[in-house]
Amino acid sequence: MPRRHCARHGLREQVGRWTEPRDVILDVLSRSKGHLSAKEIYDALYSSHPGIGLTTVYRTLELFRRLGFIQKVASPDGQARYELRTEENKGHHHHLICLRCGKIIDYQDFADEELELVKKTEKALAQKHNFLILDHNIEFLGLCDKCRQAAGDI
Amino acid sequence: MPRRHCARHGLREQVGRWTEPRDVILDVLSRSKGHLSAKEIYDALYSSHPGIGLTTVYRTLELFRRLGFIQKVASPDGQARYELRTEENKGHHHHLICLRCGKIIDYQDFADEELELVKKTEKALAQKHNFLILDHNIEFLGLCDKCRQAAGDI
DNA sequence: TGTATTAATGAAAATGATTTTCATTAACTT
DNA sequence: AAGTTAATGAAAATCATTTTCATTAATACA
Ligand SMILES: [Mn+2]
Ligand SMILES: [Mn+2]
Ligand SMILES: [Zn+2]
Ligand SMILES: [Zn+2]
Repeated sequence: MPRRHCARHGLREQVGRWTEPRDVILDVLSRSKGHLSAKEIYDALYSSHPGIGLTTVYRTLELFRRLGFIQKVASPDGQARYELRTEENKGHHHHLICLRCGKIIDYQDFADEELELVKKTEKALAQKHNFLILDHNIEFLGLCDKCRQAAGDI
Repeated sequence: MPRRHCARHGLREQVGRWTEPRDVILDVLSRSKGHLSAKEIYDALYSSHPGIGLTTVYRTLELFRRLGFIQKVASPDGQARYELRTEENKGHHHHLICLRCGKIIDYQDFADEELELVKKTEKALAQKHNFLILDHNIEFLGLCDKCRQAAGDI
């Protein structure tokens, strides 16, 4: 029914049926700065669409991930987080993750050096271990601005 | 009671009471090539020490981690894996993770380039975001030798 | 514009890793 | 050897995610 995002992303073919939950979930992901958990998306939806179940949020996120539309990020707090793949972050962006509150900050600094090293490493490791490399993660773990203050034991 | 590892690692002070479960769990970690899950450790123990509970395995692993004795690695299969910190792997070693079977392979290639990039990035990001960086992960995801063969859809 | 087909949904139950609770045991102090 | 209390183990609880299954509704097409 709702066509806000359907045409925009030219997904109708790959997606199957374009439903209201799918449209609304995509909308939430579009508006936010990213790194939302399934529960956070569900909560954001709830006031305007109390009918949409958490199960559907999970299923839709998995669908979007399969289509390469969003990226799933493991957070040390135990719940997965999801972010839309946009023009800017599409190529290469990595994460600064707060061990206390789970906040995730994107960064793209040193992308060139990083890419160079990643390519070199991929090539060598793929050969050495006969491993098919599909993706990589680089992340820095620590304490965010806020959490540095609120005392410090992890 | 058992003193196999207690003295060896000079842990008695920091650890509190040195118990048989702690000794045996450390022994399993020492013997293995690393990257064991709590359940795998429990299973390895079971034949010789059926009395040791899975709960104790979890508690002991958390203790060892707090003491910096082992490293905890998140695996995409949903269970955490643990490896002893040894002389070789202590400094810097990263992971090749199979998305299908969860196998984790250590690598240390390009450690110098990596370290250089990591330091540069850490410095810049810590300033830029007022973030206290405590650790980092670099990992390559894909399919291991075995899993490449057993067909290919992820 | 109906109507049929069946993919998508939502509620509830199941799963599976990890954590908590609490009564019992045993490591270490004296 | 005895007392103190940290550590343990079994069972229950938690919590994110997945599965089940009956119902709904998006799309194709008459
Ligand atoms: Mn991101
Ligand atoms: Mn390792
Ligand atoms: Zn934080
Ligand atoms: Zn594999």
